[in-house]
Amino acid sequence: MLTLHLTENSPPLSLAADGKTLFEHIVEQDKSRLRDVVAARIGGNLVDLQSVPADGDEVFLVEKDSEAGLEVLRHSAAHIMAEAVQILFPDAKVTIGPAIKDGFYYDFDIENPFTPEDLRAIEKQMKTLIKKGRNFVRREVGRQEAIDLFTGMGEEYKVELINDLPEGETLSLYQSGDFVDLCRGPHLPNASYLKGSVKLLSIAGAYWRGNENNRMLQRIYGTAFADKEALQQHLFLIEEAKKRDHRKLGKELDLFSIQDEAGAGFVIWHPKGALLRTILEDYEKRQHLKKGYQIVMGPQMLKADLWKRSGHFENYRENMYFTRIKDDSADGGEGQEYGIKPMNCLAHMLIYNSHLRSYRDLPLRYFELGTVHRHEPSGVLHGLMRVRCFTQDDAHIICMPEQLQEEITAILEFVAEVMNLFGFSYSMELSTRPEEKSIGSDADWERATQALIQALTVNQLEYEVNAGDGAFYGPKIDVKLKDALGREWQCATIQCDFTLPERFDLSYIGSDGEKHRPVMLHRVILGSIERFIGILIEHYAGAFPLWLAPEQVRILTVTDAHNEYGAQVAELLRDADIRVEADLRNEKLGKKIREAQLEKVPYMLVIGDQEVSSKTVAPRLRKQGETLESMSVEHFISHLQDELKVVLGGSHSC
RNA sequence: GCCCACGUAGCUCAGUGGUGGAGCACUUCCUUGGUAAGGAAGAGGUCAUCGGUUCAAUCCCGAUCGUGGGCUCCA
Repeated sequence: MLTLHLTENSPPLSLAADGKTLFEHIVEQDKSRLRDVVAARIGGNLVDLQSVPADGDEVFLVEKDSEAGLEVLRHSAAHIMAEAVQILFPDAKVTIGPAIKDGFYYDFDIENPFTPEDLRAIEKQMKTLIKKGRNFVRREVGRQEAIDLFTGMGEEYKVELINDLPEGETLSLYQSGDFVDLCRGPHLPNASYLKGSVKLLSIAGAYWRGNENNRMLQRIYGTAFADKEALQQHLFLIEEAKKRDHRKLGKELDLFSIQDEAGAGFVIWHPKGALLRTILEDYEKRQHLKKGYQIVMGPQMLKADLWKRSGHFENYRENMYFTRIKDDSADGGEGQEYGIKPMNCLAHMLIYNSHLRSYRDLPLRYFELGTVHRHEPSGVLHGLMRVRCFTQDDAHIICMPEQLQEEITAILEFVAEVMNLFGFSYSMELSTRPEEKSIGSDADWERATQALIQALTVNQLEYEVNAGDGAFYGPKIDVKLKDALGREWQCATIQCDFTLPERFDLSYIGSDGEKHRPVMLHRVILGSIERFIGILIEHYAGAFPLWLAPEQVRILTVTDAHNEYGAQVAELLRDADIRVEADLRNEKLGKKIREAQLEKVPYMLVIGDQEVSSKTVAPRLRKQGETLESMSVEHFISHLQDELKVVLGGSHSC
């Protein structure tokens, strides 16, 4: 007997294990389920509907719009794509083609890279294959048989894969039409499940097995969804993301530029962008002071010897900028070598060491908006998200080991507060010791990791573990935030460090009168100000909330007869610390509104004859062209202050 | 760093082996207009940089710089 759960909630059915496939069982029980079911789960393993359940199996069905179901759908789509490519490009050698988050890809070794026209032709060919509705047929084979098969087909990458698989592993082949692939499965019963819901997206180069020493393959990305509507929704989100691209909006809103002649990866902040950044930084400074941090500042570069002592020279040199100026000093004119800081921790430790510290002084929390330079490979640079010079909202907390958990807890609360202000949801990840390139003893790593786990546990926070993804000096907690389009970004990070205090001989005198070694936490909340602003631009689609908007109010006069009063109003608002600009140009009101609207200014104040004579302003909101009743300037100012108070809670203005 | 594509006016983009275009923006003039673009004229370019092929290169070729999409979510 076997147990079949036909739906999630229906009572399980007991069926005879009579050699029928799952597909046949479902047909017998409820044919209509075949519309939505693409695979099954037996004892934690995903299997095809073609498989024959054994006596005692408990079978759960996998629906096509579930996570596992989509994976099956996409993996099958990858196979169909590979078949289409082999029909159109018989010389193409297949490699691997997995399902990924939001889609799938397949890598091919082919003489000439694919063109966008090729992509369309491949998609068309796929549609033909899907229409034909071929079945996916599974066959298990011995190792030698598989090697002979793929060698015969000239598919050397598959042969390499087989040779790398552990001895004794069952090898399975899937055939759809004339296309045979080495594949673990499972797959759809039939390609027709993909009708109308597959789309090829892009072509890219990718290394065989991700290793840059290997041959560059041609990758095709595509996506597939449970139905046409879900696909359309996904394509809409891609379009929406394009519209919000911070590089596009950054230019349109005149926030920043990155220019060839200045250097790749170096952001130049224009007045509005610099103001936006200042607002963010001011907010951070206030919050840190409130939470018992002390603001400090270190120099942009320090002697190279200090970087050797910290381990950065050893572990991070290839990303660091160095400088040496020849002079006539005692060292023979070679000049002192300096390293431009890629991290801010060194100066903070020098501050700590500038005094003898008592346990009564701890914890010490040093905060710095620290600008760092890191030479990232040219290929990874991307707008504000990945740059070579950026400013971190960086802090180093030096404390006693027994204070560690309390400090981490406070940081996690800080993160929650800030994420909440911007409307981001977020999740946690714990990263442990890297396999290569790390410093410190096993015991230190273990202690640090445990402290982080404890703080997460005490706060009842869920987290995922990224084994081996820690920094070279310690384990860390990363916070991934989710923006308005559901995309994830890594910003805040809390890194535990038992190593640098050792290297720099940090100490404090304990209550016992003896010297002890403190612990250090490195942490950021926003991460990089540059990247965070990039995320904010996309999150808000450039329409910043009032407290962040570089220009909060724009005054629009109807004719130049109203300019004098308009300028007076601007002065009054400016006196109330409101960021205001006046558009006094000789242009029609419609044009002034259009431009203010496109520049996403939160409030527009229209000023014409009525306002001049009654000493009022007529506010128009950025949102859907809404307007407010005409009101006095004083009334308008308190209206803005109320709105700011709701968000920021305090009585200050920004 | 590597693969592919791209680099033309401040911006968005056409275009050609033989004296480079449009729209917006800019300047001047006209216009004084109440909730998303008023009109006219003008100015604006070493066609990314350097080299090669050619009688002739913005266009073809190479290099460099830069930008964009990617570069183990593992049969």
